[in-house]
Amino acid sequence: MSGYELAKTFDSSIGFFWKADHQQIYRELSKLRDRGHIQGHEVVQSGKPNKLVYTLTQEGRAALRHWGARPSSPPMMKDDLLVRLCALDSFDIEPLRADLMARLEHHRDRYARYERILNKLFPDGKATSVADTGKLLGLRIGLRHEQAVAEWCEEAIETLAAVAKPAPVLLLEDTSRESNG
Amino acid sequence: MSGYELAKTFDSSIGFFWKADHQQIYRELSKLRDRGHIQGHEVVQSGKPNKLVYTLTQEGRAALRHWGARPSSPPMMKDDLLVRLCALDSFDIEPLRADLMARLEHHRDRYARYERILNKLFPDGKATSVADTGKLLGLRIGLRHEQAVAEWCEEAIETLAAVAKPAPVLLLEDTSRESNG
DNA sequence: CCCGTTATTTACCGTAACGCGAAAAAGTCA
DNA sequence: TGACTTTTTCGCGTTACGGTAAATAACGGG
Repeated sequence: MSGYELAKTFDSSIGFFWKADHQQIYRELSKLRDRGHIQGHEVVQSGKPNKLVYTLTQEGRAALRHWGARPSSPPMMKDDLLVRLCALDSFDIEPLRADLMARLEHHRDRYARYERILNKLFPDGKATSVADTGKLLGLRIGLRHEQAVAEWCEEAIETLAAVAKPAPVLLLEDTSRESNG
Repeated sequence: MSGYELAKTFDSSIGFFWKADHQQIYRELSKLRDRGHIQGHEVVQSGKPNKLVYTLTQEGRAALRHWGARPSSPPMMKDDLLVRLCALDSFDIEPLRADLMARLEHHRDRYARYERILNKLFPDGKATSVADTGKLLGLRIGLRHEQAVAEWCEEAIETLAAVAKPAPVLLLEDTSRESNG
């Protein structure tokens, strides 16, 4: 593909778990070209400026296979929210709860989105080709992740609600002798 | 705390989802000091060189609260593995399976570790203070995440095994007339 | 007194990954 | 002409890191 096409299709494929704007894509393409991993061929177009379509070279394909055989290291889940939880008593609870509710919505949305894609691409839940198997597995981990995090958000929201206004039971036991101190 | 103490205690607290070596810690401490968010006080020690213990200033505490009230953006899960799944047909399956098995072990280990910490810190599963509530929630999302990913790893390993040697059923139906093509 | 070790901090040098804002080049359409 | 799309590029910056090593201070052993 060309850089422009990559930039446009990025969001609907890998974009779910990796961001890149067009600048970065062009930059990486340049690097790969310099290393001889890809090669650009100008494709003449009518009605538009010509585009530079890149294709993998032999060395590029070999490098890709080699990269694919390297062990991956499980990524850190760098999340502001988790840092806040580590020192929860230093923060205000209310904005955190609001944040969690936004997150809950986000993860539910994502879940629904993945589910829709799954039903569309794999109505019977089975992949036919190797490439499809990979995409199916990607969707599966996406679904699992979003569900787990969404459930946790619900739990966290409840927990924080209890923290925000603590021990209502005790207040109900005997309200006649104590005022809101 | 001092930079040295922070570096030592980092791994057993936030270190589960955020890495930082001592250099980065010292660097960040310098930045924070330059911004007036923390202040260093030399503490004389006997038997060791003196240390520089940092404490939050008024502005630092305010900045922290302010930061804590900002909405967080859900982090990307940048994972090599997911990229490989996106183009599964360009890679060799075997090293991927090996990778997945290592990952499975890793996530199971993590799960067990979190479980141990949970049982130690919260034997009854309940937090008493606000700070503890945060730590408990941190453990909970850790457990949920590790379990989800570990289960997915099992699924993925099985799926890839089926891809590696496809359709064994057909071979079993009638082995008398066909050899291993 | 030199030496090795631990604790504590700092300096210096690099890089990968990224964002911002702009602009260049080529073509269309009003 | 001017505005707008497509396609690519440039030049600037930052953040976040990693590596290696050194400086500083105190201890203890030979």
